[in-house]
Amino acid sequence: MAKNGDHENDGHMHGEVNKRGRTRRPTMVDVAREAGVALRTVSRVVNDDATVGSELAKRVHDAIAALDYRPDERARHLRLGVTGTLGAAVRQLSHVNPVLRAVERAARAADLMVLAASTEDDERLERRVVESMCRRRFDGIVLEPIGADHGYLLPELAAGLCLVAVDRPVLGLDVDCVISDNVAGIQAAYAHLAAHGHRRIAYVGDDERIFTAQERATAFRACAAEAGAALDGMVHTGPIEPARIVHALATALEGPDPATAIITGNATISVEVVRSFDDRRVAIVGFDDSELATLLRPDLTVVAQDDQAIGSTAIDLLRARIADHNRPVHRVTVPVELLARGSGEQPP
Amino acid sequence: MAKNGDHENDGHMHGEVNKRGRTRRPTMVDVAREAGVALRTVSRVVNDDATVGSELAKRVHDAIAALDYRPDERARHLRLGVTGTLGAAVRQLSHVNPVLRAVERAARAADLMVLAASTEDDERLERRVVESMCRRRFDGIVLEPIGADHGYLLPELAAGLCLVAVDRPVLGLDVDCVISDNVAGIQAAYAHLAAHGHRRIAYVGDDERIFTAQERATAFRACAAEAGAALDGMVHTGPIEPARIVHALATALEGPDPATAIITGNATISVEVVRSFDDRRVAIVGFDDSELATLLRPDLTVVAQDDQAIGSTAIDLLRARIADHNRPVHRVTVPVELLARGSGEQPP
DNA sequence: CCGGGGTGAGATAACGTTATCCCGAAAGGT
DNA sequence: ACCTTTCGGGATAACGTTATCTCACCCCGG
Repeated sequence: MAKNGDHENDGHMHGEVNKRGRTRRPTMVDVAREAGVALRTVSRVVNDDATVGSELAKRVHDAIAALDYRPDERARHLRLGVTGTLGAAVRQLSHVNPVLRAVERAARAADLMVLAASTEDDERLERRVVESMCRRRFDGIVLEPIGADHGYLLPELAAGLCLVAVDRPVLGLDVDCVISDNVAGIQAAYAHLAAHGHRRIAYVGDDERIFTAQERATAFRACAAEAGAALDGMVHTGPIEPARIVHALATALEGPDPATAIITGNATISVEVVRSFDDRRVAIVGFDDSELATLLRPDLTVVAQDDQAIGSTAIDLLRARIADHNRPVHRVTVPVELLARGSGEQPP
Repeated sequence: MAKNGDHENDGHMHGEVNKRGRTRRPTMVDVAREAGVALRTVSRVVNDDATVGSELAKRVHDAIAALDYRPDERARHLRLGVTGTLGAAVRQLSHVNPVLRAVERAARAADLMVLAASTEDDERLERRVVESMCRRRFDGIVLEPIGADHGYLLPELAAGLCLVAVDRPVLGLDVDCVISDNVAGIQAAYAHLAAHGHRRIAYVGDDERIFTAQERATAFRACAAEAGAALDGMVHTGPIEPARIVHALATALEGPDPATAIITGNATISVEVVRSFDDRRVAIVGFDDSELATLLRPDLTVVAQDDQAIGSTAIDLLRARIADHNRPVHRVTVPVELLARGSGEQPP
């Protein structure tokens, strides 16, 4: 019976004891021996192949239950070549990220498991995470790309990596991506404020080295130019720091011709703006919806992204590419929606 | 040269073409052939074993670069027995979850990869996720347990699963866990409000079927009893729905002897309370710190959990258990801290 | 001059699956 | 009665790694 040398702890526990003291999990061989059938038959039963007789199947099922057998996906995946797993490399797992939620949901519907990790807005960490997922041979990766240098992706893509970028494109690389219509969003915000009588509109945004921040700031400048509005002291972009926001607001709201309305570049900036500035004589339209939007008085008017659409489109693109590696690259732009809640409808 | 039958697309791309049209990734065998060495030598170089000559090592490195070889972790893990991977099954990936962030950070420091998935507060989904991680043979799992029936974990634990529960224990099972000191938190909140002159203190909490909600509500009742305060209309627990919160507040704040202070059971409830109730004559202490806390006027006084400690302790426990499966079970309680910011210091 | 350590590198066997091939037996037709 | 067909099920070879064993070789002391 005891095939291996060490016969300590043979008191009929399920798992035998390994050399390292860890209990060895039962394998298909053990199940086959227990059921008195061939290894292959156990495999057939596990993958419920119809060609196995009902009587043998029962014997195998009983053996599986008796031994608490659980298949080892590592071996399955190695043999099969595919893992049924998608990776999600996002900036911060533990922040509110409705797109990630939609990605999980859509993947689940397609019977794919999503395993996620944070890149913490760190290019080196992003690379570590993505390469790790590649070595694990995930079927595909959903990536919120950081920074400008994604050269490390080239060999992976050449080797067959299926990748879809969300929220921003992978600069310099021709890969599938799903992004919001930032330009239309800014245009909608600008037009909305203009329609409510505002002529002096300021913009407070994120660091323009970030793709979306750059796109939104550029769109804002174009809107102002088209409206024939001067930009002096009206555009403030840079890293998100309370002091900078305070200074930007002071610059925009003081002086001979102060702003009467503000557009913010993302949800975090909306928070900082609202936090650092109490009197509500100024109209505000925020980019990105958030839980906070309905906490304020008046509630915050926002340009909301269609997170659900972004997430499910990302999974669709990824599945299509997994099915056909050579299909043409798609870059999808998802419409945004302006939700008027009060803060954007205040008069000048 | 062309070993396999189909010689289409042999235009000297790195990966040969598989029967399914997908490019096959190069393996150690390919590297060995390219470098003109034995398979084992490539393995030695990849795991930078010192016993390989510098000249051969260079040859192998060149071959790896030429072929863009990337080791397949599935095979490594299968062979090695361990995966160097921890799973995190949390209620909602894409919510703010400082504990998860601390878990990732601590794991990274220990050279472990954390892959996370959401359980969406759904017991069946939790089971699917955890069992999937088990079949993938993750070295350990960090779990935010949901519900009361975790029987499905028993065979996994018997088979050697390393598990640590965070935020709440796994009811009925003797596994490692890290939880905040909910009782001390409620006591601190109660004492703080009492010290500021409050005698009528109300509690609005989550559904008591949730462990933490039950623990906090019970602690509150005990505090009130000790203070000799009546509980009529002062304790409101149940699912988080705006209508319920509104009703609870109305009940607590109206009548002949209204509450002058409120303790909330978690951050979401704090939000709902603040949202649904405008006049600030009532003192508030919230359980859980959050971004919103410093958005309000006055800022929200909170009982803050030590997320960093919870996360790193969880990883410590997990690593210790992985190192020694048979070590005794530890249940760690992490202290909480009351942060006075204004809302809890208002007089009755 | 030869035997004994060290040392670098190759053949080969796992790890736990699934897929290919093949065979034995039962069933059906002439 | 015998041949053919079908069908359930078993042996065996992958999948891409790492570990064990073996061996050839070189250097050095006896």
